[in-house]
Amino acid sequence: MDRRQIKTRKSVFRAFTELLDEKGYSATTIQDIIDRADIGRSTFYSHFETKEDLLKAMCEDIFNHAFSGQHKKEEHHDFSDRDSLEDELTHLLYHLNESRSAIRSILSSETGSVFMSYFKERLMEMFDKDKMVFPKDVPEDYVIDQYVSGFTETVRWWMDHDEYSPEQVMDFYWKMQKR
Amino acid sequence: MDRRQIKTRKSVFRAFTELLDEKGYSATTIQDIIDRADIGRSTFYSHFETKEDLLKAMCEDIFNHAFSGQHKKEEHHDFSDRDSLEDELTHLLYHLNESRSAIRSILSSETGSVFMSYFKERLMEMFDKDKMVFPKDVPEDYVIDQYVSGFTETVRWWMDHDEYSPEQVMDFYWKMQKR
DNA sequence: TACATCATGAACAGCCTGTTCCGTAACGTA
DNA sequence: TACGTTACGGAACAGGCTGTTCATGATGTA
Repeated sequence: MDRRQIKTRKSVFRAFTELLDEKGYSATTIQDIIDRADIGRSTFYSHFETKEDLLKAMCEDIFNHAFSGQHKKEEHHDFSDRDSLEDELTHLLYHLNESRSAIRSILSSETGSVFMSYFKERLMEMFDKDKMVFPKDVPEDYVIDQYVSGFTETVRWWMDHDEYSPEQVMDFYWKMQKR
Repeated sequence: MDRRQIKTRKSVFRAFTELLDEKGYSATTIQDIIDRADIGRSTFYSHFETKEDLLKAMCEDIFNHAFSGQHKKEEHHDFSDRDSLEDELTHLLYHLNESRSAIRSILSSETGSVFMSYFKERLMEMFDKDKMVFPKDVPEDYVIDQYVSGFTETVRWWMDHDEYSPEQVMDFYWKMQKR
């Protein structure tokens, strides 16, 4: 990829993150972003179609990083499945921790649901029916949804509690699920 | 309250709900709402300051209805606390069921997090530490957050699954929490 | 170096916003 | 019913943001 494109993209992401912190999503205009990133008007539109498109791009950037090196669930269908899920989630927390400031900015504004829905989508692939405890007479998709949203809300909570390590947070989540 | 104001307010809410379904939040302009509700421009601005203000007003409308007749938690500190919480939540589900279409519209667009945060705020008051099971060595506010967001996500899931009654959904939630 | 790609900035039409003003209509009350 | 009050309607306005186009200059790559 062209260095110029990378440079532009980075400065836009940085400007957008800052503005999300300062003014929130809806109050931030594309004009603001252009001014803050110090780029030409047409440059912005050659990279992103809309403000929401920019938001999605940032989310994908974060997730592509966080979920990098993720095992496909088909690759390890053995008795250690449950442990491997815990390991994978802990690994995921480490990556998310590196994008903490960007994630916090997104979650604090009205755009939290956008981030969350992408997050849930990606997580769904990791949560396998075989690995989880299923209460009787409860719809499967509901149970999965509870496990997944339980984890996403854990991350949301964590973003406001810097004092805990990935291992600690994973421990909290696991204890809460196994109670 | 003046009948004219009620009439205006209702037609705005109806128009806004429809437009949320059709175009989503960000794509819906105040101009759209004015046209759809068939009211004067100045009339809209005499009722609401911004589009977000309108959204908040609709959320409060829903919650004021759903949480009406709610017992204060101070009023029943006896051994039946846990049962009464279950009853109150079931009662809440009945009320929410009556606003199902409006809630669905709000949740389906980018505004879901606004609704959810108000919802969680209200729910917090109902979840008392004394009533819940707390795993050892896990922060209390995290546990409360998990219980509350578990319930809000249950409602979100329910909005896409019309086939279940409030009692059934409450049963699902309870089984999931007590597993 | 030569070519392809990208960034720039001005300029434009179009739309939305938020406010003001005033005439008209509906309301609640005596 | 008559009256004062309140809300509505609709036009008009300035200002800002959007999304696109185009010619020019700068940068990266082979």
